[in-house]
Amino acid sequence: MLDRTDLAILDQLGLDARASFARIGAVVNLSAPAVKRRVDRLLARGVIDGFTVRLDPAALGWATEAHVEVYCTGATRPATMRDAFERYPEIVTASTVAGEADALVHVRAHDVRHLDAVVERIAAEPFVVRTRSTIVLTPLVRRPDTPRTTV
Amino acid sequence: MLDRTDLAILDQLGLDARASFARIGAVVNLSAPAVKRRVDRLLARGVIDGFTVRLDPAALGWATEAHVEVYCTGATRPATMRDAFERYPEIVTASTVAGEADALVHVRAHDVRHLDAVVERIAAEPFVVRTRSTIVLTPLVRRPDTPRTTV
DNA sequence: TATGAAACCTAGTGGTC
DNA sequence: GACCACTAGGTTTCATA
Repeated sequence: MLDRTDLAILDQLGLDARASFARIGAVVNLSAPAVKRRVDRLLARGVIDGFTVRLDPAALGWATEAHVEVYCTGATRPATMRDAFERYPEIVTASTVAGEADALVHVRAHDVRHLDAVVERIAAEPFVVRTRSTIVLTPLVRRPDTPRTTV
Repeated sequence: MLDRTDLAILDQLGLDARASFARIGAVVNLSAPAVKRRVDRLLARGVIDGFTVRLDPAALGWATEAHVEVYCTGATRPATMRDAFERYPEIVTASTVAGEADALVHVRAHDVRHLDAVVERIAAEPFVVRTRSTIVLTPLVRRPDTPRTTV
């Protein structure tokens, strides 16, 4: 499967996805072509989903953040929720959950007014019974979405 | 500040952070050096925080996910929470929130048993009164952490 | 099957207009 | 911001273990 060299490469790409294969190779004790081949393989296998930029939300005007618990009617299908949620550019992540609420949605907005408008639009979706919002005060920890796997 | 060309560049980097400046330039109608200068400027200004790899958590064995509301004693300082939460590799994000709970923590674990152990450790922190966990069933939407800003 | 060395080609980078 | 020139990095080929 994945050996510790693969994990070390993922670790380096996590720190800087634009690092040259030669520089990554220097860290993981491999030549540039060898690193490239492993990265290509990780891409082909879907372990690596792609390369992105890490942006500062505040610098781009997305200063307000909230988590919205969504309570849905009867047996709303996940596909119905996804189709609805995908239309909101303000929704960063959404998932169905076990517990009181049916879905949990992470929303980013420009300000509280904007956030309020988005939550109202969500609450007005046909399958939504009610919502419960939790506004974020201060971010404490912000890490890559997948924890580092140490071997 | 940021013009629509900058935003278009950020958009392209979001799709593929390893794309060549020339290819990005072809999309945003700019020469490669011009794109590089803008990216350098966005990095210097902190709008771009860095470049990372997007990984498939499941492929790396992080199949279980939960959101944990943390209720703290009296006036626990955010710094105290951060110091504690940062020691958990399983914690992806954490923030203080307004509402019933004091903090909201996003946890990734290998399986339910692992998740349970992590939540118990969090609950045992000296400043924690109680926790309330919401386990994720199915991810519906998963987008870049900062929404696209259309101008 | 995975690697390293070399060759070749493409991209990054700094200077100039 | 474009163009040019130079350097660095990506990518393929090939030989090897």
